[in-house]
Amino acid sequence: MSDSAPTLPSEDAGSTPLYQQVKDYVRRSILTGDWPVDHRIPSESELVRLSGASRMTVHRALRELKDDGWLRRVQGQGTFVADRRTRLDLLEIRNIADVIRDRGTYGCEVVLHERSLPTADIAQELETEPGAHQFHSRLVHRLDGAPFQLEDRWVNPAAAPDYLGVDLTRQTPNEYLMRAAPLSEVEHRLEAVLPGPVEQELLGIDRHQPCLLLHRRTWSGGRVASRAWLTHPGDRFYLATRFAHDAGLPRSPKPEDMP
Amino acid sequence: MSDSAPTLPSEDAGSTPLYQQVKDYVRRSILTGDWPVDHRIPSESELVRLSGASRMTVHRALRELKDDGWLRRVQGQGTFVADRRTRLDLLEIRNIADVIRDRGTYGCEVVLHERSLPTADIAQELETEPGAHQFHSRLVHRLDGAPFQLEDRWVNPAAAPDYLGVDLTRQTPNEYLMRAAPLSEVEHRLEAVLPGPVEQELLGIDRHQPCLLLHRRTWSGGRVASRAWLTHPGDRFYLATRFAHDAGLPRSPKPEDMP
DNA sequence: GACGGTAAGTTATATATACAAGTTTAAGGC
DNA sequence: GCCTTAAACTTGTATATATAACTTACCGTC
Repeated sequence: MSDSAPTLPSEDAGSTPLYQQVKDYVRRSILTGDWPVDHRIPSESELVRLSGASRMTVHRALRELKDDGWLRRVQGQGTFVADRRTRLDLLEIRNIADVIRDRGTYGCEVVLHERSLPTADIAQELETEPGAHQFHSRLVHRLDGAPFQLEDRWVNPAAAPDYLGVDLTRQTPNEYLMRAAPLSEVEHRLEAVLPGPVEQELLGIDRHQPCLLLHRRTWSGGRVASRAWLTHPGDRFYLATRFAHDAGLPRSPKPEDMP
Repeated sequence: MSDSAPTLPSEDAGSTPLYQQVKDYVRRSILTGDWPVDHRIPSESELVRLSGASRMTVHRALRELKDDGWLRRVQGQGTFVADRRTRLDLLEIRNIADVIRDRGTYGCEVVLHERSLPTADIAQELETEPGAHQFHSRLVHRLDGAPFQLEDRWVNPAAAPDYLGVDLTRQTPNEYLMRAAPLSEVEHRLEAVLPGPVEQELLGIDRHQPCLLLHRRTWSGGRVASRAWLTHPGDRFYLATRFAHDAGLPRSPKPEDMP
């Protein structure tokens, strides 16, 4: 920490804790794709050199990222970018194109992509003025040609002013928004619904096919950035997760020690 | 650490890390009800005295429990048992009776509670011999008299041998199993379905009412303890979560520093 | 009594150090 | 060539220490 202390990112480095800055650096490197899955990231001692923090601080940052599923660490070998595909799609904000490409070939049809006046309900969800125009898009994501997900999205122009200029056949809304308006908060709601006739037509399903509706709102910089309705035919899609309580509770309860 | 080092629980104290033992002690105290919600637990320095570990080790244990939602810590005041009711029902394994009591009065109807021969599918899910009998129960949980959730559950007798003796009107299956077979692992699956006629009858819904089906398997001590199908009419139930990425990603991307 | 300052107690962060345990690599001996 | 051994490097745990920030309680002064 003598001469070339390689000061960390972000101008507010004074306020945010050091371990947090290291976490942010690693996460950003993963999200931008610089460090792909299974890539071996710098070792603790290297990060100590790069960041100027102590090993314990770097270690804490990496351990927390491991606990959150970003990294995979193995003693004696190193630290690697974890494969997050098996984790809950629901909470992950995964790019739908990636999800589909894991299972087959991806296709996409842009039904709608315009500036439009939202209903009062949607304005309220976006936390914007009722009379203000917003961006509205509607896509059908396809797996091997068959409809897989219907995405109906409203975007706050204050958060992503260039949204209408994006070619949604080359970049999914999620993909674009993740870069344009890095998310700070997410809200999910999940329902079982029977879609309306228009949605049934777009998804190519019959009248009584139940669907999973995932309602998602994302925040960026204190504002609602986007509100999406993601509809999946119920018989083709499911969400799965499986986790282990760390070591769980002790098998043989001995309640005596430690008063 | 001189004279009366108050050694920690569990005979295998030699193998499990110290911070884990402290975590287990705190978690056990919460789960047994010794420390109710909002109870102020011993301070770090007290736990140092009780456990014999250093403050950093105790601090790590408490910090991780906080991150996992077990504790609430406020600087200058102390550490308190957190109220977990607001967290995601899905991943929480919340007791359905508590969920319902948050919204009204709870009722319960035991449709079925017996020893029975499972189908091949269910035996496979339970990871038991195809010809072996298992415990089977089926309940309708009611909110203000109206059906709220249909619970169809198979229980592995090896994990909970006394299951048939439990009065399910006084204790929900989940409530009992949480104590009888402390869980070590959980698997969830979520679908949108149209229930069969029997289930429609029990839930009091019409033929085309879509439902959320939550499929849950729990492990205890290396075995599958239980497999439950939890069906909710789609228009009355939703799952919600909202979380903040800790400090999120930096607002102004400055990719230059830290090569 | 009201106000302000101080002290004690609490959690949060950060560092330096040490040892343990696992893996890989390289050197050496046969 | 092949095996063994040692060294170097990695992550995991544990401790001691220091500082900061925050809260509550107490005491003195006005």
